[in-house]
Amino acid sequence: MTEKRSRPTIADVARHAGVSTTTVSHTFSGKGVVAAATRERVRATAKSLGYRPDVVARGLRSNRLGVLALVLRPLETLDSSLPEGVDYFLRFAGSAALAAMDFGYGLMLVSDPTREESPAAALACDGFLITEPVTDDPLIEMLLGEGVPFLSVGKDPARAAYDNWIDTDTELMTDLVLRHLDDAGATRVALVAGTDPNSWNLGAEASYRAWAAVRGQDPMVVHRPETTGESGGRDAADELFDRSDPPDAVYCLTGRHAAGMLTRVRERGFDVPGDVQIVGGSDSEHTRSATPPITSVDLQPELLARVAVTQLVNRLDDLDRPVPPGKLHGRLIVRNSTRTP
Amino acid sequence: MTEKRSRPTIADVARHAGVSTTTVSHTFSGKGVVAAATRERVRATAKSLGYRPDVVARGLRSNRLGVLALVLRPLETLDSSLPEGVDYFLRFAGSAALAAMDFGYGLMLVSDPTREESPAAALACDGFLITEPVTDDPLIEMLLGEGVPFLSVGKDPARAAYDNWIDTDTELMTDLVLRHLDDAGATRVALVAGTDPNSWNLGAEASYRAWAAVRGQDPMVVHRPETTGESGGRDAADELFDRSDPPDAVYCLTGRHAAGMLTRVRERGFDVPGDVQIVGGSDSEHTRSATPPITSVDLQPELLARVAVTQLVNRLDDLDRPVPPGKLHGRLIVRNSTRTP
DNA sequence: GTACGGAACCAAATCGATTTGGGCAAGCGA
DNA sequence: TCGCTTGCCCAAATCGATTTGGTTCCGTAC
Repeated sequence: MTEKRSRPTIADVARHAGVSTTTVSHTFSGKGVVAAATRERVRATAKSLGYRPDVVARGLRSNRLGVLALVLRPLETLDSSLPEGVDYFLRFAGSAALAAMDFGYGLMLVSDPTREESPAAALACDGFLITEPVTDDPLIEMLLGEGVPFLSVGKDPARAAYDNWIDTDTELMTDLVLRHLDDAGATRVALVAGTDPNSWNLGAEASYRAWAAVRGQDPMVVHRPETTGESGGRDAADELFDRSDPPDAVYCLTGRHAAGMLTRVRERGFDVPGDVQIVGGSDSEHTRSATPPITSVDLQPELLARVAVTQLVNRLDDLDRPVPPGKLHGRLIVRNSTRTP
Repeated sequence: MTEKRSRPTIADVARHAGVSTTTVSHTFSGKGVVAAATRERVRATAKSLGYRPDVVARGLRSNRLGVLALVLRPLETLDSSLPEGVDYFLRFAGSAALAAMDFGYGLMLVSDPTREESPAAALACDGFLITEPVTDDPLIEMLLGEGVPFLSVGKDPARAAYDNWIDTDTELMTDLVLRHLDDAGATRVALVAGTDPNSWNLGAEASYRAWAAVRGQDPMVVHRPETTGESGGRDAADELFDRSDPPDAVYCLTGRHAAGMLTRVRERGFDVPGDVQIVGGSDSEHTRSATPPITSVDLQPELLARVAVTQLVNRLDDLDRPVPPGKLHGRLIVRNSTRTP
């Protein structure tokens, strides 16, 4: 046999330290009873050999890999265009990766593993995080079926029988936005929603319609796919302002729609916020750096991600680590696209 | 023992199909010789039992997990603030995840695994992708030492002895930008760079200095940490325009610095592009939606990610799949912050 | 003197696949 | 008929850890 270039195994350490593999294992896991002197000797030889436990072998035995899967639903439509809410998802993914690391887990970005062409490794994860599941989400179906732990941020709108989801309280946020516009003097508010059938779009629209009904305003709802971005927003603007009874305020659920809306509305000669007020439902670069900057909802993806990861790993490890404090619903950031009451 | 809720194994399939585990394995891997009829029978029983091969067990034997690690260097400073070039990294990560999936791999987001507190799973990856390694990057040191396949996008500036990196040709891009400004009539060009010691910052600065030397202009270079974002750009503007000999053009390597620079320069009463021209080194939402929109370099993260993933998995699988065509250096997108010559 | 118990350690089974090294029977040429 | 190949299949070893079910060696109690 030629020089084997492989890493030392637990058996090598055991041999060099003159103990059994069991003792080496116990030394590192802290499970059995190992004399302090032996423990030290094992530690020392392990270090001198450059031994690192093989995660895969450990995973086989213990059935845990130390990896969380993150399914960013909207990422699956990403091709060479950007997914909606760029900010939101990177901030979520980045923060989730760091939070997972804090608990000794890795974070794997996966596309829907129910699809055939999905990599096999996607299924080897200990738990799943799903942002904005869609109606009758097949992944949730599968995870429930196989008993794999998961947590969804936002609820599968069609499913009643699960409770491991984080409520971002879309309804409350919608009310907050509508009340803000109301206070600022808007009388005819329109809604521009996306087309993904998730709780974000559906919940907001339901709240809006309820609010309009109470108020006696006939609802004005326009849908544009999330992927259309700014051009979708401009487009929606044309649809709304070609009407005989155009709105005097528009709530766009995505930041990019809001930005496109703003541009087009001003092109059509309206003053913002004088003639028309605009609010974005998901704060992003688009809303922050528009002229004027757009009032919008900061969904606090970092906080959401930390909470989600903490809850999930608590379930996995059967521990009760404290969840970061804070309200999980978004916060309204008032900017110049709406009038201060 | 109570009802075991575990998934069927290869042994279960073998038993039900009346064959050995070897045959089942061969059926799925296509390695041995299995009669068509037997293959079909095995396939059928496997499907009826809901069998799915266990990736971890497979990984133990074959020493391959089907997972790529992605180290986004700047992500490690992410706290509740955004990393520089939000667009760039999400577009890169998203595109890399999809490309990896196309080849049957998963993509794991990890922080530097050389750090002690890093999750063990971070090391279980088959190969590493590192964006913008820093000078004497410890991770590259470790990967070279352990013989783990990797690919870096941008080169570790201090390391001579490795060649598995993708050249984004920072020097060529810098020249292109400087030539563009030259053509547009700029006579005194300043550079605003970040502080991460990566090839992006170092290469651009070196090119800039060489160009200034040739041209006989004394170089004006200002550094601001990437994390300072727009306020760093405003800050840099003050430093540059408080000089007795202010520039008439500024090249900011990050989009956020460029956006802050633009705002501050205009606040100080200069016309852009009339008095001062501005170019951003990394196209992002900031540069696109500024007023006026900022001329900048599109680094084509989607293409870069696809190329990087393809090359890496080609090495891992010892195959020669075609790499997506296209120049890997960025493309200059001319907008209104510079004058058309 | 025997029994009991705990401390320290170990050999072997185990996790679920892949891979090695055959076995057996049919087919074929000499 | 013998030898050899080829097609099809299997038992057992293997990957590197964890875990089970011990054993051995004291020390103490009765």
